[in-house]
Amino acid sequence: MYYTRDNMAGLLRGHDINPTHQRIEIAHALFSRQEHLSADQVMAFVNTRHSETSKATVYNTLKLFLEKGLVREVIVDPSKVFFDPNTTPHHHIYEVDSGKLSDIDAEHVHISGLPPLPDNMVTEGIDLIVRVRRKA
Amino acid sequence: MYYTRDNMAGLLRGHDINPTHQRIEIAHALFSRQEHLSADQVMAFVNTRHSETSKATVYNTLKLFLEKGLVREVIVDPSKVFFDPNTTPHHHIYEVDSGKLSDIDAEHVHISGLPPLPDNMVTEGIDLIVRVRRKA
DNA sequence: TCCGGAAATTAGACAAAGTCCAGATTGCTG
DNA sequence: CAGCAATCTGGACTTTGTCTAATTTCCGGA
Repeated sequence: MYYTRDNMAGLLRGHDINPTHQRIEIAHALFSRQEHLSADQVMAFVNTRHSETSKATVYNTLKLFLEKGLVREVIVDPSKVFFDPNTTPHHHIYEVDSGKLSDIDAEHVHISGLPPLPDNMVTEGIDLIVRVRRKA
Repeated sequence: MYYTRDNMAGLLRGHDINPTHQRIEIAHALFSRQEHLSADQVMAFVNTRHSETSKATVYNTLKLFLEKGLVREVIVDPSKVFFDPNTTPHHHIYEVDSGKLSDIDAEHVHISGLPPLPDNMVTEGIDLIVRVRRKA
């Protein structure tokens, strides 16, 4: 299953997103790499070839993708947000020194003993982050 | 067990921190409230009475407290870091709309099935964040 | 008490991430 | 082709946090 630019239009439509030129480029940047990218990185990738996409559009589009459930937000670095094209249930390992972020499949991870929520609340998601450091 | 300004000096010394006037105020702001505060909030609290403490000092001091293990950092809000005077093992519930943050005692929570780490890595901490939203 | 140095604090300039807005472009649809 | 809504854009702006060089505070010894 490859993520070519051509596939992107369908992917976007499937998530109720009007596939414009810029949106396809941004989706392609994320999905073809299958990596966690910051808005800055997305902008850099999208603008390497030749086409120019503005900062505002990158931010707007990432927010749109988020709302439509196409990508996920990963908040581990105090200075920037990462966007994750993997929306299947999974957790993260964050290497503190380098900022490297990798996935842990949620399938084998089990979390028990969480207290019940108040009636008027719903869980939006559970983020589990294992912060690791290189041994001294 | 109360957290008065007088107790703060001992608390700081116990963590190898030279108890200066400003540090005592900042520690007091956090510990007397037992709440998660952002740097901004700390600064506001510390400067309400009359004494002035600069932004640089607030940031420097919070970083120092962090290094010395007096407080913990909580990264849940994409726009700012919270500082947590509770350093016992615990997790967090984050109410997305309001930004309200509360604790989950780690005692009854059990996490299993995490994959082993590479040899040259050590876990620095495991953050578990339950993101919740008010029911529509 | 006075001196000197180390530690701590400060104001304010700066940097980086993200937001906002008003105007320009695009792409339908009739 | 005209009109309209959706999208995109540059650039000004905001916020959080960092940095630096100068000042202040603290303390031990003569």
